[in-house]
Amino acid sequence: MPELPEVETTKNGISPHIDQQCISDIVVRNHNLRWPVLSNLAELCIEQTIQSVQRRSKYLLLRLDHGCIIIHLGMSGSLTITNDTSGLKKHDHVDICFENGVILRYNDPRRFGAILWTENPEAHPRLTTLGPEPLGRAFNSQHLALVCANKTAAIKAVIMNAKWVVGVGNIYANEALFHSNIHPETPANQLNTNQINKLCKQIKCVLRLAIKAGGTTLKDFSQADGKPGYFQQKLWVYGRAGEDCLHCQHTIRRINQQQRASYICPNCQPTP
DNA sequence: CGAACGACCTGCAGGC
DNA sequence: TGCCTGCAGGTCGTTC
Repeated sequence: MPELPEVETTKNGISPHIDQQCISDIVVRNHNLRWPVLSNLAELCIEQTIQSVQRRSKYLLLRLDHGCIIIHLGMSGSLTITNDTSGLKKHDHVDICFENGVILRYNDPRRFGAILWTENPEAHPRLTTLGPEPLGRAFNSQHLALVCANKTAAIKAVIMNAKWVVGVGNIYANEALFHSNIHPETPANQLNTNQINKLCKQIKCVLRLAIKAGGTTLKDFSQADGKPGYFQQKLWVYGRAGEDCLHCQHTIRRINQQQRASYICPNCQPTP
């Protein structure tokens, strides 16, 4: 599920419930996530207060008095706020319990996600290699131009590589490239300045709109099945193979790239 | 260093 | 109904 907008939505949904709250217990029912959940995680965190809830890339950072819990939702993870200790569902792997009765519950069918603990997130290997936030000032057309220069790889692979810019997943890579009239297989170093500028702008635009759309589901967040959805979000190409381009009425095509689906309008995004 | 690809895991839709 | 195949929003580690 989660691309950057959903992680941001999740952060905004859980933060009011757990910020400044003291952890009373952590229950791990399945340690076997992408990396094993520390067996002493509870010991490390009990009696500590959440000082802040932050997002970096698609990672959520729960900063404690000492140390930090790092959560990644992988492909299928989700966090919900509950106070129901009995109504467990399949794949409810971890509960972070607070003194006020609130439970932050981690569910992840595919277990591609992770719950890590670190003394110092600024030095954590998962975080130190990350590129700039797409919505921040450090991600601009100058940066993107520099990144693309000398790269023969497909532009879609480049913008999905967290080393160069974080948080752009398959959906929004496709959408941003469509709105920029760039074919996803175009070698990065073949893009001209106008295309770079446009792509940079569209990445920001598409992500901002999606966060806005995710935000509309926030009020339901604390309910049991309060999964943020994309129903407010208009997708122009992703998942629309065989349908008409909303811009020019040509038929959207699906191609495979890096063993993942790319969707293009052959008219709006000419082959390189 | 960059680029390509397999790996991790479950659930679901579609075909037979 | 069941079995099989292919596909899914991420990203790490290995290899060339």
